[in-house]
Amino acid sequence: MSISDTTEPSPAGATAPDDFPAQYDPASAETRIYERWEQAGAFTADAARSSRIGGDRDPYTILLPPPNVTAILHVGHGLNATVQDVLVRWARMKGRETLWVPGTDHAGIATQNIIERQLADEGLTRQEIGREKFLQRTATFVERTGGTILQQLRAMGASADWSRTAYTFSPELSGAVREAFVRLYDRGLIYRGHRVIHWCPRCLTSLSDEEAEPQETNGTLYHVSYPLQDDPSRSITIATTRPETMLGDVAVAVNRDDERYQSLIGRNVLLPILDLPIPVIADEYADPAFGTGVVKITPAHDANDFEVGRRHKLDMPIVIDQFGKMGEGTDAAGRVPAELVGVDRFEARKRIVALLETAGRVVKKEPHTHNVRHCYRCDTVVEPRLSDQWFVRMQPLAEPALAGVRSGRVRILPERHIAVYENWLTNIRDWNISRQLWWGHRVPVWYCQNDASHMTATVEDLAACPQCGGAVMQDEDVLDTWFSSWLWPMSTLGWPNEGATDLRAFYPSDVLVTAPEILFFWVARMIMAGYAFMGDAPFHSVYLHGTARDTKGRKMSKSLGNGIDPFDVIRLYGADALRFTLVSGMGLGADVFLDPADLEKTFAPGRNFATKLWNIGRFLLTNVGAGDVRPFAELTPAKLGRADAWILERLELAIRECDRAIGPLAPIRGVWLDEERAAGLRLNDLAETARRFVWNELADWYLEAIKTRLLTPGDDQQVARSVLVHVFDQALRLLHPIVPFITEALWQRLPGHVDGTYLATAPWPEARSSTDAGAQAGEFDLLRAVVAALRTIRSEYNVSPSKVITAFVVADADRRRMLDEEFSLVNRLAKTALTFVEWAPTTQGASVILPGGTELIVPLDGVIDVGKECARLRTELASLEKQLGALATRLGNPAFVERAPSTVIDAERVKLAEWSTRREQLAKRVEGLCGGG
RNA sequence: GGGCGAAUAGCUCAGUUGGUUAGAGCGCCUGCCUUACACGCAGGAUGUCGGGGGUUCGAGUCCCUCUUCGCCCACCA
Repeated sequence: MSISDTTEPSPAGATAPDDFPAQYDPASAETRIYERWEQAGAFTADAARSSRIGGDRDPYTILLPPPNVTAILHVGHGLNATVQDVLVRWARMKGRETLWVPGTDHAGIATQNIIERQLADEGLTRQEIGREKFLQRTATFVERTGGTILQQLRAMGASADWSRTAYTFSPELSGAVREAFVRLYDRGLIYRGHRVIHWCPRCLTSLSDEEAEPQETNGTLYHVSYPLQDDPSRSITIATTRPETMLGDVAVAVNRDDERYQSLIGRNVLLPILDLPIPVIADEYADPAFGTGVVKITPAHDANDFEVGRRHKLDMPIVIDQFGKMGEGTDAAGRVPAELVGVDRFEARKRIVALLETAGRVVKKEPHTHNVRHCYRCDTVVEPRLSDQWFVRMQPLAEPALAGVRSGRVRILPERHIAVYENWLTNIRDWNISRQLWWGHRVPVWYCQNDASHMTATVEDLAACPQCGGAVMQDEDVLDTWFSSWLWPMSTLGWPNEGATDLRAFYPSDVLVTAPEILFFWVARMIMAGYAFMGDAPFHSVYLHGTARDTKGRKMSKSLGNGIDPFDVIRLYGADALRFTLVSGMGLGADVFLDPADLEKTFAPGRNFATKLWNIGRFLLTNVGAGDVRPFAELTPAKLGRADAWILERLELAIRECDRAIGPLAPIRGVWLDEERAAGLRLNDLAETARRFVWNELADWYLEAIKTRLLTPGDDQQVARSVLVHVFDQALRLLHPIVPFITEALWQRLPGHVDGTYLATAPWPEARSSTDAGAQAGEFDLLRAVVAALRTIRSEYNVSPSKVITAFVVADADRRRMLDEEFSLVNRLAKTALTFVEWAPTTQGASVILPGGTELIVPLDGVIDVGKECARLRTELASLEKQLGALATRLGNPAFVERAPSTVIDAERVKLAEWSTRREQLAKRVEGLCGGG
């Protein structure tokens, strides 16, 4: 690390007010801090240090799910990136050689659509400008405006290794795509198939099953009668939601077991409008229970009908063209009446229904809800269409992917998604990977012009047919964009070059963080590719996070206009506030609810906490200043005060809790054991634990407790300063993955900070194996209880804050001695004047029984309402007795004593003793104050 | 139609293998500008843990059932 930073004032001398403004300004501070991290190379991974190739550190790798190259940052991206950044920063602090690979996806359809819209605005189409110009234009567009989102991720604090930024359409990754295609082709796992696929008549391309999204639609089920050819007086009635496809009917099917129609099998009916004879066939596909039990068969425009058509070797006439307009395609001569040619399919539906009605063939129309598939990119209703496409045979690829999850090599969190994953893989269908687009990786297959049977798939461009030397032409289609994405964990690291340093150093990676929506699109396929090409899963954990939603539970989206622009939040409150709010509001796999109408309220938790942190820093700096601080390691336990011991104990607990929340970096034995499979990745727990420690323990108690010590010169002052700096330093480390900017800003200003070192690369706190300060820490807990009790009394009896109250404490000798030593602290925190006595005075007063049998009595002559105090004490006594009764019953139950674990029983016994003492004291108090009645 | 999940404070949610008197944030109420912080401090109220049944010494936690909401998959024309 070499940084020459002259603009930042040296952290020594950090007390100057302009260096530590009263109000933290995230907007300016964050940019500056990020630049320094980058200059210092804090996020750049060094492959040579990976233990997999002989280095001294275990690697930790995360691949950023590549956003579309044209995307701009929204909250969903922010949420996704934040989770990854928390993990990556944590791993880095844990001493791993950490690599977070960023990059973008060329996003075939999505990007092509943008350019086509641009062209449309200019009155052009892609066909008019031609393939080459179109590609050029798209590439230029992507170069100029693409990748903005990566820049935006920096503002979120994303600590990715930008030197390794990848792009799915780069020359390197294109090579990987070809290699993968050819290998699968050679293994017989890629084939060209003639079948009905989902076709988008607007994008003019085929779509995979996953890309054609079903939407519930209210349609009409038309019952249409087809007369028998040999007896026009009789007819058979079919039911259909898409009458326009009847022009392509080649049969009607009934179920063999359906007694209503058995006599008709083998006879012909006349297709209305066209008066074309078509056979009645028997096929299991016809469900006697649905509609009329008769299905019209249109093999070219329905996937099921296609299967039926294949089984019965029927013609497959195409009557709808690629634009979704009626027209005669293959096998369809004479099937589309002249007046319907060129008519849009939905208009044609109306006209055909009208024609049928005129002919008296419509028997019934009934409303019908069913799922209609829509293009996931442009929302156009998808048209099933017969065509030639490339497919990947998925079943052989799915098996290892299934086994990988079942064996524990890969875990999926939250675990409920495993069932969904397994279900999809076990019923997997072949993947249509060809798209009739221009923007994408061209299918690396060449056809010989001499002999149609000569077809070559190859990584290198082909000049002539290897079989006969004839001229060749490359396939016109491009590959599904996910065909490059599924290689992402390998291709970004150098695959197919198996000797690539990064590949050997960092593959397999560790955690994949994404939304459940793309579990099939992407995650499952990456696992398949990992096994197919590298022989191992690409990561050991899949973390599926929730969705950003508005207060009504609707997914945030541009079209609904209910989104939040992360930059609005960053500008107003800082990236830390955004990150903290997102992380703390997000249980494992749970959705995050945000109110776009009230950013202030929504992000208050993050903003407030950042401010709190800043103010703790200010307090520390103004009190400790720039002077020397005794190294914490030199402090002996004997020097520590009660508050010191207490906060150090709380720190230990916080570290352990944080470790448990975020969990193991990787499975200890390579595969996840049942008991550790669900461990960790509770980022909200991490946030809550760290917040609680800093705010409710460090700030609320420790800081308040040591104020006097910090102002009183001497040895004890040095101890307090040292502990304070140490504890705050550790707290900043725990918080850094979540709120990296402000913690770095504060850490840089800590006394003793070494120039050129960064919190981002500082070691993660380690829990000590044992704490020996238990007794002292316990004493501080009693002090806290005394203070809290006094505050409660003051508040309940409305004693003015300015009025100093007097209190008596009844306690055993040890506790009295301890309280005597600390009376100034208690008096300061609770604004009281304590006196310590062995027995309660007879004065009337408010009373509180504390743990350990210590009793606190506050005589408040003229203030206290005896009746009210009696009522309060009686209520407390009654409640205590009830609990005590339950406890005694439980402990008196032989079955409980016999079966419950001894730790539980011991704890219950201690509690019983404690409560009994309190009950006695309480009863005595009630008697003293309220008399016998 | 099949599969999966959820139901806990006014709201959004924690609650890890059953085991102290069920928690947090926000909101709400009361009092405080106490020289780090009003983006704050102190105190407080609020839950038959969706209904019913069961297993157990013990159930928010496990089982069954009902109700209500989600999500995923599926060719019902």
